[in-house]
Amino acid sequence: MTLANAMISDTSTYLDTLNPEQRQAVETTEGPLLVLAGAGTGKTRVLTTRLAHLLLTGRARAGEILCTTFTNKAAREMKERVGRILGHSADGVWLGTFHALCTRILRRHAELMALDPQFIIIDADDQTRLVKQIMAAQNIDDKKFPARAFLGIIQSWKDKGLPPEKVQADHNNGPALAIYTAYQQRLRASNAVDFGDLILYNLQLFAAHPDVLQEYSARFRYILVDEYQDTNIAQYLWLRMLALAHKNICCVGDDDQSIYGWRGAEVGHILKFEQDFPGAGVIRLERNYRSTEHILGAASGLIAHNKGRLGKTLWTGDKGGDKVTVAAHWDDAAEARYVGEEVETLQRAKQSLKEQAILVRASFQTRAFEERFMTLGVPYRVIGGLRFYERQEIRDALGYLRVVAQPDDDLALTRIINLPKRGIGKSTLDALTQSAREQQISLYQSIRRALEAKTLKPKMAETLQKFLDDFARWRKLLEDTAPEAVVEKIIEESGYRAMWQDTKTPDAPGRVENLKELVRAIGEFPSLTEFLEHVGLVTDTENTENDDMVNIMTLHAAKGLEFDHVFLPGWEEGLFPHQRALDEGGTKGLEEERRLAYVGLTRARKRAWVSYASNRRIYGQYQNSLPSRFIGELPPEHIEKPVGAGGMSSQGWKAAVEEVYRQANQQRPAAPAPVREKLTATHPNFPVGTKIFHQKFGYGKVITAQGDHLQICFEKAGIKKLLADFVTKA
DNA sequence: AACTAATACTTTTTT
DNA sequence: AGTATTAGTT
Repeated sequence: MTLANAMISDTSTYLDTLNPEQRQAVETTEGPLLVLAGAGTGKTRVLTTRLAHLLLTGRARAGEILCTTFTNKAAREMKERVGRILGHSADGVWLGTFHALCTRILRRHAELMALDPQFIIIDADDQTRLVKQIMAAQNIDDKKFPARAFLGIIQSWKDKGLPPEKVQADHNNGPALAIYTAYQQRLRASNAVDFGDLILYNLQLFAAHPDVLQEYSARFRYILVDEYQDTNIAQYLWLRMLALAHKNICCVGDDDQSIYGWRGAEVGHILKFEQDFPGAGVIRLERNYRSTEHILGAASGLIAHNKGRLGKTLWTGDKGGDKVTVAAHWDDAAEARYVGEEVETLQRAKQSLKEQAILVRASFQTRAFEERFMTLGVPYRVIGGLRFYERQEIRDALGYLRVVAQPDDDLALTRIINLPKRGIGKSTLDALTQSAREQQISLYQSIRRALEAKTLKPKMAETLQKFLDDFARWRKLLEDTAPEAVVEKIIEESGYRAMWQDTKTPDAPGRVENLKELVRAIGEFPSLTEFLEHVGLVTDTENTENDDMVNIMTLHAAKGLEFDHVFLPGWEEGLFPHQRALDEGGTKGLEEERRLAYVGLTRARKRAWVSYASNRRIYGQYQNSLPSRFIGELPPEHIEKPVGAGGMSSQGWKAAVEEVYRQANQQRPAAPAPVREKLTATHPNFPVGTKIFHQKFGYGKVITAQGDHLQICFEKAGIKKLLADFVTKA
């Protein structure tokens, strides 16, 4: 079929299936456009159709369209759907995650940013290790300031598009700025970048080289942005720069689904789109094609409690259906049993398992459900759990590959230099590191020089020489051998595989198996560098989507997905809304939690179950909890309470809890004694109000107690959570 | 240097 | 409760 034929035959059909608003969003191709797309209103459909439309009407060639998404999965899906409309694959379109697209640009112009184009992208684990190394070098006590805290600060600066030299030095930063500066230097020295750098360096590249910006800005005649509400400042600046020339930027998003504020996302961007892009059009998609009337009603009623929304009125033609179930349970195990029973009921009614999802607030909650499903023999998958490339053995093996590809990668080198044990211990490594610092060279080079200078003990010199020889040999081998075979050789000759084969722990065979899988995965790439690139950016390896299994995941991971049946457990104060979100984000934090609840409810097509437990095990200890305020915010006309759990309003929670106790005692005559004790929420030695003393924080008063976990208000240090073991009576 | 034993600390969410 | 890191010992 010729291209012309495809155009004519498809143009009429692909637009006809859209509703008027959707069609307008597709056909308004020129100028800035904001599409406010409520949950389930066909957002992805508009984006993909628009992209195809631009190509089919000849407004742009594939290489002239830029389309950003947040996840690799979304990018993959869009590519596939565009291809379906076109009738052939949408090759050539710059479609991908912000990070993938920024990587592509940065590699092209790496030299301008004083980077080698083969730079590697480090992950969270390497980031933390690097910060720790820097803190050690600067003699900063990592007990007082955890490395993660500094990393968080650095990340938030990067999210705002601030390189170290643009950060204002002030006393509140403490040593953070110095650490940031050193961190960036060390990354550069290793020819490495972190996730934040990908975007940050793009911004710096564009600022320092207007000709480069101009090249891209001129090239991308049309820009499409998915999930606009989740862009952080750096990403937003990047988009604005690229849209400078043509101003054909179409952003699709939903302010009610902004759930990444903690990661630097700014809902504000979507709220002030019309100011940022003068003359912008705004189109609202309000017809929901996903959920029933009750589900939509419950979700809308809930989100109406948020202030500062753009406001949309979602409606559906799908009247009736089941109300949202709200159930109370004695503890997390009972909640899991209940969900298990409901799943089995659905299973008996021939409902497929993959159309059911359990969406939790925090990842530790998945465990109770996994255990339950395992006993019931119900197939399930946990999405977003430990990922292949994050496993220890895989990261170790990758460490070897990275040093082969780039000897100056200090982070990788320190990871594997004594793995398996070669007798290169801490003192040797410290000495080598120090001389590397002094001479401003990489660790690899410092080993080389130490060997040349013959300053080492003969035994150590021999070990290190062999170590370098091995890498030189592998590097040479890579020139004329398939990467797969080289990697196999490395794992073998380094003794790394043997290390796990000789390990007697039950998980060891699995790790050996994973190494095999890694070798196989590398076989799918033409070169080692391309493989390492893939590893840096691709984090999901779930290829089991088609198997009929119940899905268990966090609410964040569920965004963009939909299921017939959705379970929303753990709606308890402190867990959801999460205490930390309240502590750190105040009202803003609460509203983001509420949006998260909204996202959860709107994932459901046919039915949604909300539940809470009166007792939940956290850190191995039972804690009693109150129903979430969000339960009280669900409009009564859209919910039903099957087990007579009583009122859910803040007024009625006491009755609810008592009712749960009564029921639980009927089912289980003797409630476990330790639970009863915990319910008193006080500590035998430190009742609430007790004055105490702590080594580091000084004097304070006990505010609350949960088992051994005390919350104490200190005179100087503020409110801290501590174990009772560390305090004494004042 | 390497192993064992004790102790701290976790658990919000992720490209 | 369980893991990860650290201190102490050989």
